[in-house]
Amino acid sequence: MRRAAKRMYALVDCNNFYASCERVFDPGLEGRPVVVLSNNDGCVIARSQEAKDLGIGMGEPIFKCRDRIDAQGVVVRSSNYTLYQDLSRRVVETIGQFVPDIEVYSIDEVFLDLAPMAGRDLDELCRTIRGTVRQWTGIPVSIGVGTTKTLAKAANRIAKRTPESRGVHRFPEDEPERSRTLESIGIQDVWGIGRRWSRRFLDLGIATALDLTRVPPTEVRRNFNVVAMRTALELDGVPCQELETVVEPRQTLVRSRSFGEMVTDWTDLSEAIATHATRAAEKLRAEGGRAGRISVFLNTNRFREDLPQYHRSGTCELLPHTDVTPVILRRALELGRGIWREGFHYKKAGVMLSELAFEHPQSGLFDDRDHARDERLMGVLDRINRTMGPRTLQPAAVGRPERQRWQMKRAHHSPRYTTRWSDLPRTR
DNA sequence: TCTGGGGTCCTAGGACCC
DNA sequence: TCTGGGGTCCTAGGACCC
Repeated sequence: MRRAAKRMYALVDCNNFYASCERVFDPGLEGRPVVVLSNNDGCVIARSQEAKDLGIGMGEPIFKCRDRIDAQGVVVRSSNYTLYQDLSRRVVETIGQFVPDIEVYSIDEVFLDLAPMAGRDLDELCRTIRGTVRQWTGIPVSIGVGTTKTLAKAANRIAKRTPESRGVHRFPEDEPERSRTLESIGIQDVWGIGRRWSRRFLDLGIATALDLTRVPPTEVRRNFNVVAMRTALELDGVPCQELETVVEPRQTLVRSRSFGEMVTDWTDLSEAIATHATRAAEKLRAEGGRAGRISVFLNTNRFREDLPQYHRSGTCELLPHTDVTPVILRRALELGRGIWREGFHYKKAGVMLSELAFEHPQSGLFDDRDHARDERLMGVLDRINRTMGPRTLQPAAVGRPERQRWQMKRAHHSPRYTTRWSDLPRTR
């Protein structure tokens, strides 16, 4: 009998990624508390270690920590996704120099398959990767190693929290260290167990990762679902998740935003829906896809319990699949008009394209559109917006920018030095 | 006053069919 | 009064992730 090759995974996770990115190009931020904000100046979505130490929470609304931010001289930055995406790509390329089989899990996380490196000193390999990424990109990373992805994730968390590990930690496989480590992990800190489930687990008396490994898997499945069961098995060292090295084509594409101020008129709402539909279609074409279904959704402000609540979506098929802005736009507005109701204060609207296809389009048997003409038209539209700046040409339905009262608030937005004439830096 | 955006997967339940 | 059962497909909603 041949024993299955032993698996070994690593998770490379960038420390405080967005905040670290801001520091790469502004070293004066080193040692200072830095936070990066979400859209609409809403929430804190990244914090440097110094900001975490001040007790500023992840996802905390800015208005709740405004006092601490002002008092402690915290540097506040808006998200610069173009920059983060570019640095992310460089981090991935650097890691790829050392390990061939990698899965880009998110903008700041990469799983590695270390099984082929079995003969090597894994600790040394990880320290080399960590040092090189820091040197080549300026981004600090932590690395966790384990026999399953879930254990690698847990080891990563330990690497980040224990200074002695100096950024690299391997999940122990031998007793009693293994059990002791599992016991030190609260159920709420297990990857794949969120707020709702951890509350339910705690009610059942399951408080740590070790407790979870001691529940029969079928029991976990019965009380939760197969995802939770896999998590429990992975904590116990049974791999249930492979490394996904091939990037699967996306299934959905969403464009949505909260409004700067609440909206009641159909006119304002229709401009927002038209804007999202236009952006979604642009993105779809940029990726070479076509959509077979479109949905539009509207929400009131869920935090305003004093106001009547309303959230609804409408959906319809796109036959044949399409990437043509006018087609998508018309459908989006029809759907939006169908679900809009007078008398509500709307806070958010969005457009979702789904049933996406990325292969060659099927010939439409039952439609009479001139597809060659559509394609030329969209080609010209995209080219103009690419060369002359985003939104140079837009459908009239998006409305006039100066009248878009629903637009995001962006009081903290830094100047768009490179994309807006009026924001060009000047010298005197 | 002020609370992000974009994804995936799973399951329950209804519609429909034979 | 008694009121099938099983399969498939679809969708909405709920959970999770970063």
